[in-house]
Amino acid sequence: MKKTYSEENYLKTIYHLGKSESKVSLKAIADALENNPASVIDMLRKLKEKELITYDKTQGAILTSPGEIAALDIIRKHRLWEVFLVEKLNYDWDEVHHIAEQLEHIHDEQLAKKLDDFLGNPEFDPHGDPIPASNGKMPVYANKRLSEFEINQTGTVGSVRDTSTPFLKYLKQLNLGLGSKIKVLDKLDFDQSMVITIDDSEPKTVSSKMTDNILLITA
Amino acid sequence: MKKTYSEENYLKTIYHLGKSESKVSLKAIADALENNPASVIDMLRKLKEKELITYDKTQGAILTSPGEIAALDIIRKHRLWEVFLVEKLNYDWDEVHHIAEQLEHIHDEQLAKKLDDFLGNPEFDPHGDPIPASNGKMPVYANKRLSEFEINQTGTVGSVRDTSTPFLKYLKQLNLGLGSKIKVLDKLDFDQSMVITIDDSEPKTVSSKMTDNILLITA
DNA sequence: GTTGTAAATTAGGTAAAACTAATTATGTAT
DNA sequence: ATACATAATTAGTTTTACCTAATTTACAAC
Repeated sequence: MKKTYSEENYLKTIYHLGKSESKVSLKAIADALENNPASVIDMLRKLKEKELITYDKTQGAILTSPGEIAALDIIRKHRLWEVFLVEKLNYDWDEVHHIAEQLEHIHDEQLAKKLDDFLGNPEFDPHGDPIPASNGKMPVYANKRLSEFEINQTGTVGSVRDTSTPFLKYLKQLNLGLGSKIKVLDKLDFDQSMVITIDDSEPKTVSSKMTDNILLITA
Repeated sequence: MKKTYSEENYLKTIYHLGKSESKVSLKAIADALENNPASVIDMLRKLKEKELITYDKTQGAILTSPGEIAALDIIRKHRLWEVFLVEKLNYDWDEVHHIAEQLEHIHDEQLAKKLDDFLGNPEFDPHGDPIPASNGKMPVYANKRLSEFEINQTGTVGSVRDTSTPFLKYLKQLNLGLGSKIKVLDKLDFDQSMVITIDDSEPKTVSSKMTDNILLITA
């Protein structure tokens, strides 16, 4: 089912709003798109008719499965084009958004895949946002240092910033690797060292030098 | 003055039709765009209002100077994107037209120039059509073999296909170089040799092997 | 519980760009 | 010169995606 430029923008907006808020209200969409609420309700009815969203006043707008697939497809194209503009055409990362807003609506069966391959299948766009795969899956990414965690917060180790042998040996000795589940039990104010559990084993104390170099995927 | 998608398509179409026919009739535009004549006349009035064309029933549509600049800008973008699609994304030359039709309408001040530089400032698109420079100038190009000329046709030598020393020496001896003006006086059926003048000097007879390797710019 | 405000909705309207159907103008052939 | 076909034009309609203005609904404060 082909979609108009405007429908695509609504789907994309509903997707983004749904990530940050639990309810996607008509008002929120109107604000995000800088459209009149009266215009928005028309479009919501149209998208509902096409079964791309569900909508009612109390639940707000929710993407159906086909709606989410469509939204992710547009976001994928948007982010791939941003990579192209920055890496190939030498735009600055802050100049590319409005161009990608146009490019994301180019329709062609093969285009996203060919562009993706040409760019070397990047996982993140120039702003660090993950690029959905063609099946809609987002790459999970490690974006938060262990040192920034609060007490009782948990996460999964996604990458390490220090790749020196001594550091990696130390991690091995701790039984900590990519995928390990970490929970912070305590944070010591005076030197920022932490008491943590690794995969629910016995608690261990680690230094701030260590926690600064571990990047985790938050839940 | 910013232009709509549709206005841009009309300007482009009028430009192309103007190259092949002396009068660009309403009917011709309607056929080219597969639009109803009634729709076309509305748009012609709008473009006339904006002083991008002149139009009347007897003269047909004629681009004004700003109209032609706008048309060439769109054609430039179309052809640059075609080069991108074929050379960078590995599309076949016959698959790219409908994608370029969409990409040509992307608006950004710097985009065409950056794309042009990225592609290495190509002079021709994958179909061999010349890419207008940003100032609207078309590269002149040698596209026709002397062997394909008719009797009495004239042209200017643009390039040679055989760059071997013996061939170039032979040309020098004939006083023929890039820029020489050629006129065909006669074509001999039995071996396809030709009688030509070079820069209006005395007639000379040249073989088909020679005429096959000379590319000319037609008037 | 009444009231005030924000959100949602309805009703009706506009602009762009297309359409159909009817009409007028033009040009060519006999 | 008339008639016929083709081209140009007019009038009125449709669709998409917006809008404004008025109304209704929801909910929080007192």
